[in-house]
Amino acid sequence: MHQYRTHSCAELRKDHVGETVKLSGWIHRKRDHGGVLFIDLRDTHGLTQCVVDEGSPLLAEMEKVRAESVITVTGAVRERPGETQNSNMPTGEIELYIEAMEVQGAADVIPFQVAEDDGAGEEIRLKYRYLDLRREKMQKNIRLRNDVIFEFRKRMREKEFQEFQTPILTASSPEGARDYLVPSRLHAGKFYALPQAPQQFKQMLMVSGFDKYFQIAPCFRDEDGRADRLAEFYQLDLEMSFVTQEDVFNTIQPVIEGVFEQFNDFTGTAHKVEWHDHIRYEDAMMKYGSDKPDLRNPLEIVDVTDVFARDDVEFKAFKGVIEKGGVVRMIRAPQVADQPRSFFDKLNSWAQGEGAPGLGYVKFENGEGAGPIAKFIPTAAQEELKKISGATDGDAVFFICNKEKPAAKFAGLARDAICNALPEGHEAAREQGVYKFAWIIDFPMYERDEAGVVDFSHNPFSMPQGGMDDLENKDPEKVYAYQYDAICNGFELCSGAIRNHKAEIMEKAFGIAGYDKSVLEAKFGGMLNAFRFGAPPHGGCAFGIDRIIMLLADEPNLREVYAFVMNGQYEDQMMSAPSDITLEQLKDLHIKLDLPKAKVKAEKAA
RNA sequence: GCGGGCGUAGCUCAGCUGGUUAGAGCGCCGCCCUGUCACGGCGGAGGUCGCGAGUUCGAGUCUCGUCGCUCGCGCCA
Repeated sequence: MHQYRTHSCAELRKDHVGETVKLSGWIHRKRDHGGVLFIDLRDTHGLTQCVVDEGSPLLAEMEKVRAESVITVTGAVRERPGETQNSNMPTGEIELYIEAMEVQGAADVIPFQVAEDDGAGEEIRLKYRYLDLRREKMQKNIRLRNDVIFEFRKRMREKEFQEFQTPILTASSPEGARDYLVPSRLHAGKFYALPQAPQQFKQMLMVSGFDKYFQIAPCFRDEDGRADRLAEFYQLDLEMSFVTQEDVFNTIQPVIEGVFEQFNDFTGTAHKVEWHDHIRYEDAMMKYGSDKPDLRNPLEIVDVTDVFARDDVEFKAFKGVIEKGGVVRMIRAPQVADQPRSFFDKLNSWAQGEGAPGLGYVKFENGEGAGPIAKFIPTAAQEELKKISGATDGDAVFFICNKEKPAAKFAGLARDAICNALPEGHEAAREQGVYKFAWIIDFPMYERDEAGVVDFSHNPFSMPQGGMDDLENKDPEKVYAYQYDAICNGFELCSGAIRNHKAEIMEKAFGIAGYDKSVLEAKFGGMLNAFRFGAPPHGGCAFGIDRIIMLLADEPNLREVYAFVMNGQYEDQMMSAPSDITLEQLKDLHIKLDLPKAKVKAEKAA
């Protein structure tokens, strides 16, 4: 007989009755009846009830072994007596009568419960992550992660993509997020950077002629975290040669759709998978106030600046902003006029909490407008508002007034706040049980800041639509890029582009953003050179794998879908990272610390 | 860097307008219990109320500061 086990803890059935078997696992629960003791033994596959019967010499010993200890038990499989069979357990027909037991790893008293969800906080769960990971929910989430990544690999290979590994120690890049830096011992004063994405490498693989690249790529960005953003994360990264934007969509969309369909009911609730038509970036900002709109929210934003600019409208608060170049945006909420006053008051205080003066509204009731600001808007103007938004009796419209960018953004927040405030079952409540995808396309290549300075608005390596001609002849703000995101339920799941593979267009593109040719050569010389030796047109994208799993598992943050993960401050309390290092290590690296004063004080005090 | 929320037993939390010995459930320890499967019963241990000042006769409770966690803003393809 095997030293540790003959079966898993989920395996034994009636057929095994009479066999002598061996199981190993963790003590999930103990039920001690004095004369008889039940132990639920757990491994990653399931649970089996084991029994120490009356008079067994093992009884006293078993009573002492704590929950979560690892033990090996040997004994006969018996059918449970009639009434005691448990139909809720796959192994509930049988039990193992323990004849021999060995403790493989005794457990101290555990800091929180593994066998049940006792609501233990994140801090302690992360500190004892190995215990947390034993819990059923985490075992399931990690298995889902494993399955999703396996499926991606399988489906990408079926599409003839080759999987690559690219360097982790690479060069710092001047664009985008802060880099994690690694000092070089061999080159005093120089640093490697961890990749924010394998961007340049995958493009150079296209120049190398590999045609279709993919990687489950680790990425690192030293920016403050969010629930859906961590210092290190994984992307399904891909790149293809000789493709248009639509080719990229048509290649990857079935992969993503297939995986979402395959795991749509992971939570126990079935979800449909739907793709919305492509949305132009500017339309997304106008209609939804976001470049990653949640399309389950049916509310839409319209521009009503012209109505409030009319001479017969006397709402001075808005007029003043319009005169300074501002805009008025409006959201129609259908059939909410009968909501209690508190519905509108709560939205108003929400807006104030976000730093806005408030959230003005007009209710259309009994053929006329009502509400605090309705009296400033004459009937003719109200009719115009109705016409623009399609509002009818019983609807309400909410207003946002500010300069264009903040107005669009705040309208987007208000759109979600209004939807969230609607009672369950309301016709405009957020749709449930569906993954609503869309490609956001036609991102602007450049943007101007308040001072009029032009800079890249997104990815500087994207091909400008219209190529050199647009760069030379159009206002930079009117140049669009072959740049796209895929969004789902309010998350940006993917970002990508058809790349700029022509050195001369790249020089021009960077020049417009104020980057001198010498800077370009210094920072991207490697890739620029590559483009001078025969570069194919190419493009691709990268999907955030962790966000995908978070959506499938319906988890509120990314930490629930990683085995090992840092906290919100990017510290790992289990491994004590980041940590102090020795003076010798610093010397090796030619580094002297120059810590901020407050920090020194705090550390001395500790 | 900024703002909101939280911080009381190992874990999760209650603790009112400030008032005498700070509670509950789970866990832990001891005793009892032959069929449970969230077993049950009896008893017990366990607290720097995050930390530091202040107000007060008196602070878990009020004020200020500070630290930690978390959500968001900034930042971030």
